[in-house]
Amino acid sequence: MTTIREVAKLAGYSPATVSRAINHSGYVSAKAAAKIQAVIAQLDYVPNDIARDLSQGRTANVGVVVPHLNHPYFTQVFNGILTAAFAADYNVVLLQSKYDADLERGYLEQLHRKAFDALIFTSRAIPLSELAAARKYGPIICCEDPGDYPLAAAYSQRATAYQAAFHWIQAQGYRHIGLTFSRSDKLSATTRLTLATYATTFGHAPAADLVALGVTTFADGYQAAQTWTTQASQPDFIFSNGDDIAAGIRQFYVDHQLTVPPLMGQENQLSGRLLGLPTIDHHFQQVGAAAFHLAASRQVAHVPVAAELILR
Amino acid sequence: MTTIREVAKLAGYSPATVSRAINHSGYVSAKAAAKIQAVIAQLDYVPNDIARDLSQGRTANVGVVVPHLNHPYFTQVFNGILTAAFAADYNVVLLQSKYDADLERGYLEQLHRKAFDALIFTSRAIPLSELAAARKYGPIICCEDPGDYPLAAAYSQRATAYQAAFHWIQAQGYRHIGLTFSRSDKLSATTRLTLATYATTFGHAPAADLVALGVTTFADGYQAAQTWTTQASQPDFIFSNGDDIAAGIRQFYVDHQLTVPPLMGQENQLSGRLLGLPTIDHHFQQVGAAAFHLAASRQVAHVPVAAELILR
DNA sequence: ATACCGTATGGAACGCGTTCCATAGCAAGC
DNA sequence: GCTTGCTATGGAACGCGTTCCATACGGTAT
Repeated sequence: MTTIREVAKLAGYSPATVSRAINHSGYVSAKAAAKIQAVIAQLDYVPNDIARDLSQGRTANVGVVVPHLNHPYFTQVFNGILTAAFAADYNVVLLQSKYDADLERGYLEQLHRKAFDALIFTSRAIPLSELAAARKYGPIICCEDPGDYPLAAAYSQRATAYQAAFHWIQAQGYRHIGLTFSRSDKLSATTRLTLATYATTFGHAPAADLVALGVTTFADGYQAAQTWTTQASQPDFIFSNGDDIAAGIRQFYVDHQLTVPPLMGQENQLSGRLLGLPTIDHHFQQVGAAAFHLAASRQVAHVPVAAELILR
Repeated sequence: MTTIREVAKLAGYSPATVSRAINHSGYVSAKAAAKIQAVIAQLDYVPNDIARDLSQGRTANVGVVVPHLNHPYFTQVFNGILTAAFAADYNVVLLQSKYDADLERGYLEQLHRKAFDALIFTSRAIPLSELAAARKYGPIICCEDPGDYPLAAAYSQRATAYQAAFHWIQAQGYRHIGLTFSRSDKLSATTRLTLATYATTFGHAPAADLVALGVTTFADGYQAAQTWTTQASQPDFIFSNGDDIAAGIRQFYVDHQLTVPPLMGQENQLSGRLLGLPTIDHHFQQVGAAAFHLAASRQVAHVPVAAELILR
C-alpha cells in the first residue's frame, strides 16, 4: 500500500501539503500541486478510506434494515434510499433482519460501533422505545409514524388511501369484505391501521372469519381463498395486502371454476396490472428517499408521504 | 465517544490488556477480565469499528455492483450474496451501476481505497480486461464466465438449459421462434450465447424479424408482440427473456383477440406460474452465494451453477 | 541454586489521513 | 521603515484499536 507519506517524500513535500493538495483545502502552490499530482499518478496512489474515515469520525455509509427483499414494500423503499444515497455520495449497507429483534439489536450495536453514520429501519421487530433509546449512538430513522417517540421518520400516509379505498368499496355496495394481512404473530401497525380504518368506514369491525393473517405470497392468497370457500360466510369483495396475493386468491377461484369476487390489491405490481385490479400505490420509493435525507441531514423530523388509490 | 484508553484507565489496566480481554486473545487474568468487563458495561463501551478496521487493514464489507434491482436476475443473485454474507458476518454494500462504465470504475476505485474487502460484479459495462487489471486492488468476482481472464467467477451455466429448452421447442415441432432480449445497444454475452445455442440446435440463426431487442418489461413485451403481428412472418413459438415479459407478449394477443402462441419465459417468476408458462430457472441465488464465498476466500476460481428447465 | 517456561501486563509503535499551530517569505498599506 | 495580511509549508498530534516486544513473577524441572 502506498501511503500519503510516500507520496510526500517522493514529491518533496510534507504529508500535510499532500493532503491539502488532494482535498483542495488550504493553501497549496500551483507548483506543489502539479508535482504532487504527478507523483500520485506515478504511484497510482489513492487515499485509504478507512484512515480517512477514522480521522474524520464518519464513514459515508448508511445502514438499511430490511427483514427481507421479497416484498414490494421493502424493494421500493430500499430503491428510494439507494437512489437518494447514491446522489449524495453515500454507500448503502443492506442489513437483513428477518423480523428478528436480536438481529436488529446487533445492527444498533454496529451503529454504536460507528460501522455506519445512520441507520434506517424500513420495518422493525424491536419496540420503538428501544429505537429511541439507541439514538444516542447515531441518527435512527424509522419508516412509520413513531407517535411521541423522538425519532426521525418517513412513512406513507396509508390511512388516507385506506379510507378512500374502503369508501369506494362501500359505495360499490359491497358489505362482506375479505381481508388479508401479512403478519401472523401479532398485529402489526399496518394491520391495526387497516382494521381501524375499516371500522371507521363501515361502522364495525370486519367479520373474524373473513380476515386472513400470515398471507405474504401468491400461494398464501390461494390458500386463504380456499379457506373462505369452505365456510358458510363468504366475501363479496376482497381487499388484499398485495397485488400478487390478490392474484393468488383469484387463481383459486379460477382453478375451481368459481366466480371470482371483485378484488383490490396493493403495491401497484405487475400482477395487478396484468389482471386489471384496482390497487393502492403507497409511493414507497418516495418514502425511502425521504428517509435517506433525514439520515444524511441528521434532522429529527417526520415526513409523511401521500398514498394513492388507483382504480381500474 | 468512550475509548479503550478510558476503559483502561478506569479499570486500572493498560489499553493492551483491555484489547486482549475484549478479543479473548493473549493472556488476561480472570480478575482483570472481570474488572474490565464491569467497566465496559458501566461505560457502555463498544470498540470503534473504524479504528479496528484501520489497524487490521480490512472492513468486513463486500461491495456488490448491480445495474438496478428491477430484474429478477439481480434480485436473486443479490439475495444469494446477502444470505451468504450475513452468515459470514460480512456486510453488503449495494452499488448501483446503471450499466455505466464510469460508475463501475468509481467502484473499482473505492475498492482501491479499501472501502470494501472485495467487489462482486453481478453484471458490468466495462470490459473484462479492466476488471482483471483492477485485481491488484483487491478480490474481484464476476458473475459470468470470464474465459481466459484471471478473474474469480460464479455464474449460471445457461448454455445447457438453453440447449434443453431449444431441443424441447424443436421436438414440439415449432420452427418460427420469436426471441426477446434485454440489451439493445450491443449484444451482451447472454444474448450471444442464446443465439449461438439457437443456431446449434436449429441449424441456422433465428429470422432477424423475429428477434426483438431492448425488451425488459411487461410493456416492452407487449410492444414486441405488436411489432410481430404487423409483419408478414409471424412466430409460432416465443422464447422470451423473462416470465414477466412473456406475460406482456401474451397480453397483447389477448387484448386483440388473437390466438396466443405458445410461450416460454425465464427466471421462474410469479407471472409465469400464474400463466402456466414453461420457464428456465437459472438458480441465480446459488450463483450469488458462490460469488460471495469466492470473495471471502479470495480464491480465483470458477464456479458454474447448473440451470434448470421447468416445463408446465 | 539455576535455568526455563507459562502467565500476566504495559509501553510504545503502528495503520494512515487530517488538522491545528507555528514559522516564514513577500507584497501591499501607511 | 514597519505593520498587516496573505500565501505556503511542515511538524506533530490526533483519531482509536491492535500488536510486537520487553519486563516480571511464580513455579517447575534439573
